[in-house]
Amino acid sequence: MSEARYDPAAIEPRWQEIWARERTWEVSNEPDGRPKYYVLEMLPYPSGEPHMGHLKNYALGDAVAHFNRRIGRRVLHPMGYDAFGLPAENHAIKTGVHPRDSTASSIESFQRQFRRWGISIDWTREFGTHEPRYYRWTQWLFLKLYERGLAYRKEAAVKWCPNDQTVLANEQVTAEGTCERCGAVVEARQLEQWFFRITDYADRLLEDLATIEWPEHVKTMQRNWIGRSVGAEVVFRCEELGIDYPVFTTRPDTLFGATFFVMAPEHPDVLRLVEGTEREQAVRDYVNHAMTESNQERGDVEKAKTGVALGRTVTNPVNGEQIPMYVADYVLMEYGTGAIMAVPGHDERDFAFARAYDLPIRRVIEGGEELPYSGDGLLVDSHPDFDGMGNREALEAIVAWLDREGKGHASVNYRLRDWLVSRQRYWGCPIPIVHCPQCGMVPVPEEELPVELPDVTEYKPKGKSPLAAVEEWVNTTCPSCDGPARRETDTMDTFVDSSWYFLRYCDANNDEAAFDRKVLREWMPVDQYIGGVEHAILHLLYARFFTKAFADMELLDAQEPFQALFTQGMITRDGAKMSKSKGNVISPATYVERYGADTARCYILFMGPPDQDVDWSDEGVEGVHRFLARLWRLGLELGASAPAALAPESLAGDDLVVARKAHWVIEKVTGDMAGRFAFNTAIAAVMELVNECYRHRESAAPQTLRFATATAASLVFPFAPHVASEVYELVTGERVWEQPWPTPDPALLESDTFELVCQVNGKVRDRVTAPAGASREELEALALAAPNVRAHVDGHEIVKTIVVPEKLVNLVVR
RNA sequence: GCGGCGGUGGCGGAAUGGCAGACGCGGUCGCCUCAAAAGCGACUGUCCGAAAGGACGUGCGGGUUCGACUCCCGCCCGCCGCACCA
Repeated sequence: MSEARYDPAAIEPRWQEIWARERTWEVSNEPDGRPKYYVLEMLPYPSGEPHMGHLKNYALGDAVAHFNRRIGRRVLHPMGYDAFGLPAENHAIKTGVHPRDSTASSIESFQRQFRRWGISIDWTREFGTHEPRYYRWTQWLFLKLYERGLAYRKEAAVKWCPNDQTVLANEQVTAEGTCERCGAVVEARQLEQWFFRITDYADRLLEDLATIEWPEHVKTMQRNWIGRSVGAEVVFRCEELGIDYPVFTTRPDTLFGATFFVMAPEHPDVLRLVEGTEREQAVRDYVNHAMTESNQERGDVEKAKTGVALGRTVTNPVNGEQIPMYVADYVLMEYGTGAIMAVPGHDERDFAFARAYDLPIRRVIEGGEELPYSGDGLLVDSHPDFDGMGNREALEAIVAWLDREGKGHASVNYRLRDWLVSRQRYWGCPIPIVHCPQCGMVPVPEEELPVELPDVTEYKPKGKSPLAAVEEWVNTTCPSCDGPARRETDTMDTFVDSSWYFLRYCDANNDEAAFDRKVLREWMPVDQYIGGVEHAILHLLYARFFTKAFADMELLDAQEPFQALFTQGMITRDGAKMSKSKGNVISPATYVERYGADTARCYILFMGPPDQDVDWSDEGVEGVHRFLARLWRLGLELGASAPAALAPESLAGDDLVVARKAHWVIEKVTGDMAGRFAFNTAIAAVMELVNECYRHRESAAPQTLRFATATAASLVFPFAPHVASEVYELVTGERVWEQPWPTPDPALLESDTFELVCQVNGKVRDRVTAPAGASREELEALALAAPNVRAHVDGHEIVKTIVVPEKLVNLVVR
């Protein structure tokens, strides 16, 4: 073979220049008869340089984009930057560099890398969410939500990060009660904040999961997060004070087993109930203690139940019983009504509390050996009308009865809270609202958008947005009465920016509107969305909410933003997540420099199933590099001729072997790519084809080898576009991306003979060549004649024969 | 505790109920070379055997089946999500 060396540094820039010069990957919004396909990778947050996860993400998306173009679809594959956010701002606090400047330089490195990697992007649709031409429309959409009552301000107990000096959405607080961004322990504060009414959409967000092709675990995470519980609200009355306390329960069938009543320490009535009584001090002490405990401590399931009696009683509405009231920290203010009926016989937590405080425990449902029993069964010791009924049936009967008596009603509860979107930070999209002493909150008129983010000199937040210090910006006139007024100084959560960017891509240069409904009809929904599973709840839930809210406003037609979702696994190093603190970070740039973009991209896809975490190995990269070099050398050696076509009927011998292999690989790769993400096995199949070419490169005709090499290049193009273009050009003189995706010739997928597997009692004993289409009898006879089959059958009685045509014969002997 | 996903050679990983281990890495041997690198080729699950061949083998224990990595039941282990959610 030739002495020439595969040199990606020479090959790759050449093709990148052609694609840039000819704007090969741009796509028009005008339909042209081809079916549309919108493939999108989650947009990057531009901070520093791109890392391996980015390379994987965009290598995956690019493979999908290329494949779909080649099978005749009009593919939208855009790119942008999620540019507002805390890291750039924290960097500014430390260094004084304006976040706009650090963000711009990071965006430049991303742009450079994406071009260096040869990702096929339509650059005419590029934007950063921090650009006024984008956030103008983020503000406009905010006002649309405000108009519909879906954006509102209220005072509430909210999560506050003392380090970042801002409120956080529930979704941004980890299970340990720490800030998702900086890790500080989050505090509770009572503050007035902006919210989006995502809870209005809880049911639809839940139901429509059935209509989208997402990984089951992501759907499960969203279901868990929304946390829909069906039950009833039941009113317990405190007669002494004449106050009704509704509680939410999923088990109204156990109402007759309620023996006490518990309120959350944060419940506003707890102190009022004990004011002036001998219980007051004890209750105050308990409440104060509960408040000082962290969420983590309080949330510990193993912790012993504690609480204090309030010295009051409420009436159980189903039987008129007076049951004692308690305050206990196992009841949460943020779920249900902040008060519960306690049924120790049929609830583990209530049982534990009853044990600790010596409260009565009553069985009202049969089943289980001992209490607490939370399963199904017949009602007992409840009421003659319900005793003997199955509890599920009784549940409905009891709720109906409560409803008639005005003591309760069927009810649904959600874990999902409204989305807190305001942040007391600088580097975000300003909220386009003016506070007027006369008119109250007034939206900034549409024609005055965007409300531009002013420059500041001090980025450090002090519990208020740094914007509050910019007096000349804050002071404005009321759009309604022209009187003096002040601008809202909070900015929006960056997740607001990324909740609609996929809509803007469709119509990115529209100066008249956020997007045109007709254009969106052409592109939406995204056919294939690709990104990390870390966004399973936050981003993916918010984007679904936005899409549904805008669909309700008739701004668009899609009900779901992302028809199919693929969640990629992490790339680890020595089995651990890459991080600066572990010192195990490797940069894609290093490998792209050393081996070329094609090798780096191909290796990432070859490592294993892309939804799985995989460990980076330097030896593995070498292997893929060798494969591409072998392919390239084949192309160089064979050189160009007329486009390689083969007449199947004229093939024989090794030419037939090579041609068959090529067609088998076409079918294999096509199957692995269409709808599946089996890129690792697709690449492996192309490797087999290249190996086959080498094996027969002395014996097969050049034209056959040329065809096989062109096929290999064509099939590997979605993963290694540069070298594939080069090799395809070498052997055919044509541009591979302008060729349709190859289709296998059925005549070459079949063979005249096949290898018949001969089993005795299910164990393989021999293999013989059999003619294709042989009858069952012929196959049986062939198997019986196989020498090693004879050895295992002789002296035994054949009791059964299984023949699988074109595959195997299994002889069952005794 | 609930839900989801996974467990296959020395390693990463392949296998519509039908030849377990494709492909790659690593390893052994050979060719090329003055030599090396690169390249090319052969072999490479474990055990027994000179070979032919045989036995064993996909976390564990059962089951269904002519035949199970694959389907069913019961466990063990690992990862991820949720969790005092009434």
